[in-house]
Amino acid sequence: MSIKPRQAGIELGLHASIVSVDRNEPHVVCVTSPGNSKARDSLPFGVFTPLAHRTLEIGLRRWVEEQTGLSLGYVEQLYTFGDRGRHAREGDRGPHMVSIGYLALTLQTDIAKEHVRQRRWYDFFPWEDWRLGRPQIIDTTIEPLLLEWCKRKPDNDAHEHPLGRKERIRFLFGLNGVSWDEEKVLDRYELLYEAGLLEEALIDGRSAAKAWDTPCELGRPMNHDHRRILATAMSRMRGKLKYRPLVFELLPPEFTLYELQKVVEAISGTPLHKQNFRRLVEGGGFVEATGDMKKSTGGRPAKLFKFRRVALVERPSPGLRVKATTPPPNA
Amino acid sequence: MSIKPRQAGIELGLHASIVSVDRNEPHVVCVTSPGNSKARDSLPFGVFTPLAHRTLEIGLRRWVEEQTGLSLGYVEQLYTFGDRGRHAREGDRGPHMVSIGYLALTLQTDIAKEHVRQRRWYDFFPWEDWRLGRPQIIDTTIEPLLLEWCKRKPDNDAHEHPLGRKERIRFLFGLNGVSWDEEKVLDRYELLYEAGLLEEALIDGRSAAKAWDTPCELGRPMNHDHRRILATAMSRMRGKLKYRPLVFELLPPEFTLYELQKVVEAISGTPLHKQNFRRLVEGGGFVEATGDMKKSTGGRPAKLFKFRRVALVERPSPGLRVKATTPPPNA
DNA sequence: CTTATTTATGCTCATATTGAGCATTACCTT
DNA sequence: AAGGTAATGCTCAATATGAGCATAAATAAG
Repeated sequence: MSIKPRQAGIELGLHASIVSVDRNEPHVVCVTSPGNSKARDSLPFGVFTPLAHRTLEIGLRRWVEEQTGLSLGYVEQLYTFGDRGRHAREGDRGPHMVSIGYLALTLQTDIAKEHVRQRRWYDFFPWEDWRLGRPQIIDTTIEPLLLEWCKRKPDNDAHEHPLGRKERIRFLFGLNGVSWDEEKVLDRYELLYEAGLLEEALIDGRSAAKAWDTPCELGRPMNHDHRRILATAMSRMRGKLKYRPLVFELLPPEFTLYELQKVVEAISGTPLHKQNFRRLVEGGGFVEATGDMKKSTGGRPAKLFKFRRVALVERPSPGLRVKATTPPPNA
Repeated sequence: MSIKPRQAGIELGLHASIVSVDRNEPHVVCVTSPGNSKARDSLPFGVFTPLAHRTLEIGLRRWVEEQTGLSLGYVEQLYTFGDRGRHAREGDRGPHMVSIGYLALTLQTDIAKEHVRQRRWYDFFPWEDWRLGRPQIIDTTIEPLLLEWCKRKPDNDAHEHPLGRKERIRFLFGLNGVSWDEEKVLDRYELLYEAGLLEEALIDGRSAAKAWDTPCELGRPMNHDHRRILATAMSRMRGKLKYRPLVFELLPPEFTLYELQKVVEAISGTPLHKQNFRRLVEGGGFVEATGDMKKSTGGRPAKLFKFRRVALVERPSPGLRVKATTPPPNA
């Protein structure tokens, strides 16, 4: 087969961040490297073939099914990554790889395939789990390392970023009384990457000898930019949680309000006020009682609820910042 | 040059929805067909060439500059469209086209290129402009046509959509007391498309003879799926407006609060309460007074403001639905 | 059998955020 | 000087939110 040097073709990769929640712990489906326990994980992925796949999403579902045996429920496109050099390790031969990242949700928590497993989300982003309070790793490791990185460059270098390094750190990691914004997963990941604190940012592969079987200090790394794609998925999920009833895709058809709360907490990474959460969910019309009870709660039995599908469109996205006045504008 | 029949290659198109606001009217940059005034407009677009463009965004900027002479400010990736048959009109020959849609903002309102012009947003989506109250076209044209489409199929056919046609219409177009959600631009576009009410949905080109120089009843059509890309841009802008200070990219460095309000209204398509808007913007720390005044307001002179760049990260995204409790969780 | 423990659920209350509109101020035009 | 037009300041009622107390209904312990 003679392959002509052609106009640097493009190959479209489809990458899936498949999220599930098992016993209040969020997981993501990973593909491990056969035979090499030190190698990093990948997200399930495949190449889009227009002849075989009618749409991008169909292609993704096909690949995921083939690689993991999972058939996906909710699927949402996230972002298309196409920077040159994303796959530098593969060498400069071959077509340029552009990747489309997807967020997918599943109820399944058991996978029957070799080299496929569900890993805990927070192994990759240990600084994102605030359910038991501010994670230690921020104060013990992240903040000191970031402040050191700060010193290596004048603070007001606007070329790099409209904000100084110190300010970015302060706002993204909630220092000096700034409150934590759990949606900024991607921004935090990128800051850490920029500061050279993540394994993936070390281009020379210096760290290849390290065993990644145990979570490392600044989170378990992944192949290529897969951890960035995962961070994008996490940001999107946490954001969307607040105005679209995504969580229900992660719960069985019937559930108690507390189970629902625990899943929301798992995703958002923050603790919630039980009574207020209940008021919000019930008042919002998202659920309706089935009439049945769940006994094995450890205390008083809990009412079982199911998702009200109508709620999907019933209420306009809440959280509006600007709101229309009544018809006759006073402008 | 002998080109071998190869594995249906992929070409990546980069499409830009370039938005500006001129005299309180939002516009989008269009490329018109030379010599054919009946032909539809396109969005500026070009093919991504990995050898020439280091990143997707750089490629987009390059193409836009070449085609329109504009150098873009804010640019944001929207969505990647890849369905087979998107470009059916071009025949089945040639590589498969996958397109990445972008939203871009610019201050410029004058374009010095032939066959490039800025058209009013609402010419493409006349039902989206509620600034002067509910648009007539909804009651006179859209609702009757949609209800007719309703009758052509049983209402509870869940295969088509989890919601019945009637319910979708009701919620998307704000019938029967349901309030209008200005963010659902894309959903409305897709409903109209599905109902076959848009020119683009008529695959046989029956309407090719119509002159598109004047806005048509259900909005001015565009080539291929460009109007869908534009609808995506509009949805994104209206949504993002509420939690990111995007508007300032559409205003000169100094502006009055009323000018700011008018731009927000132009984008969101809804009228706002003047005093409350002022309270929101000033209280939110988005702007600071420059000390200067604008005289030619027609009444009392207005203070001039400028954007406070810090606000970008200072406040976590407002509009949170679920909010963390204080550290010791009562769960 | 009674009491402690545990979780579910109901309800209150102070505070903050909205939506709406009235009142006053400061310029311009006639 | 009077009237027109916006800008700006302020009030007020209606909700929404954050926090916590109180009660109910199960199980486990003694």
